[in-house]
Amino acid sequence: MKILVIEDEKPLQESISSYFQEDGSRCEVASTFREASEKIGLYQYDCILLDLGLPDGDGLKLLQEIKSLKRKEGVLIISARHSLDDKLEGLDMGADDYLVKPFHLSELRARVAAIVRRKKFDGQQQIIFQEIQIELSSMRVLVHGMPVVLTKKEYDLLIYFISNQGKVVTKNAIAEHLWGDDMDLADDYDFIYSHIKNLRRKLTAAGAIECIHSIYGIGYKFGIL
Amino acid sequence: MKILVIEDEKPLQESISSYFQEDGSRCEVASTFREASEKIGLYQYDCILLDLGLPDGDGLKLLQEIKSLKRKEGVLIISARHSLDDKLEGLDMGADDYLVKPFHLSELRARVAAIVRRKKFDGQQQIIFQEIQIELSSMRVLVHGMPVVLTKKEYDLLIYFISNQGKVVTKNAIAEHLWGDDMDLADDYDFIYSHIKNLRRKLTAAGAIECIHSIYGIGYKFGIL
DNA sequence: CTTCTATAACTAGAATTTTCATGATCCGGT
DNA sequence: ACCGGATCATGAAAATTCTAGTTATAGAAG
Repeated sequence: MKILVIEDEKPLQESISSYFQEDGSRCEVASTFREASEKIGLYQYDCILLDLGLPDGDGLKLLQEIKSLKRKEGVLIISARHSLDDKLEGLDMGADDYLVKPFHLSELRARVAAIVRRKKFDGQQQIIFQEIQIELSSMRVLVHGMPVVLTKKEYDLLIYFISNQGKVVTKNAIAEHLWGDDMDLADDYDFIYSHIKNLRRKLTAAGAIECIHSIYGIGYKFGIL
Repeated sequence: MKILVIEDEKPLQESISSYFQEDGSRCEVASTFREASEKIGLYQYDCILLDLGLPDGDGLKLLQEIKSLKRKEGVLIISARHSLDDKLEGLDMGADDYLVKPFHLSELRARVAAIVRRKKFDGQQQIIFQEIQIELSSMRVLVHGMPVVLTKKEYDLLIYFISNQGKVVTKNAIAEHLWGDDMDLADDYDFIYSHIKNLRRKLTAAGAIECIHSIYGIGYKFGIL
């Protein structure tokens, strides 16, 4: 995954890019309006993190520029301005999300992941995996055409699994993506077992095959086999 | 309340001090090791926010200095280092809490409030309000000497009320202190009604007087009358 | 190969928190 | 005083999280 970070504060720039690189994402950086504009013209990104408070130009201008290129990278605005108006203005201009500084890095990551996922499924009405069918707009899930009612956490969990199909996901990764960082590190996350159990039960009860596989000591893998 | 912010990044310095001043707290700032050291020698604070990444000296040294003065201000470490070791080292050296950058301002405030509250009740075995008696160490609550079992949220709510005795607290203030910022702004917070209700019910059922008073359109006030 | 052991995963049910629907209360403007 | 919208209270239902007890797994030891 390739990310562009448009941000003039060096320390924050550092934190963000090193954090994403741990994940295996490629992360480029631009400190000025000019530099950002050039990079956007030259390369393609999966997601652009845009700080509004640039030294040499209005960040919203840059947003317009990005959007006028009609490209499909997601844009997440990072800003110190926490008025509701700023936020709405940003979203109106086509940003995908808005995060006020300061924030947790894990929250940033979760939101980027959400944007990328959304883009990936963009225009797509539904995701289908074997006999499981997810209507994204209504957040309804069907198995063999019959509706299955999931709670929000179960739904989120299923989406997370399906968008990481085939990959092994750790319990911690699940926790961070579904709960952010409100919980202390080295925490238990045992309650995830409950959600996994309930999701499995509801899916198999509706006639789907076993698709959530436990990898002992590591985590889970979603898929066939 | 008087707070010292030891932090070299100007924008963050700004954000923090203006945020606390909205609350009516006095907030002083030091950008360097030297400056901080001087101010600590001269004045008394309720809480010191200490950034470890200072330009002219190790923050942990400063922490030692503060602790060697055997004064009782709380110290909250702010740091970009998010390794568990750094955290533990800081706490071992006597810091009261540790927050990794970046973070939400409201989370910072909540933690500062927690530290100040803890200090205020430091050494104190219990808080007594009328016939309500709170054993801080065991987190047990007694009314007329008889134990009342409260859930964690109810307990937190009670502590929050009691430490703001007589003052009017808004629903939003309660929400921010008990939940941090995981929830969107302009959110409902309706569930607070449930916790208020349960707390009231348990207290009065145990024979305490009505001490949580609703102030229509504003919030609640804890106390007699 | 079997047994042992420590850790990880699972499960059911309890406890807690949050949501939801409904009714009561307050307060400003007629 | 009456109305109407907003605020608050309440009980019950739903969702989430926690707890304790059980089972499974991999690796070590016999």
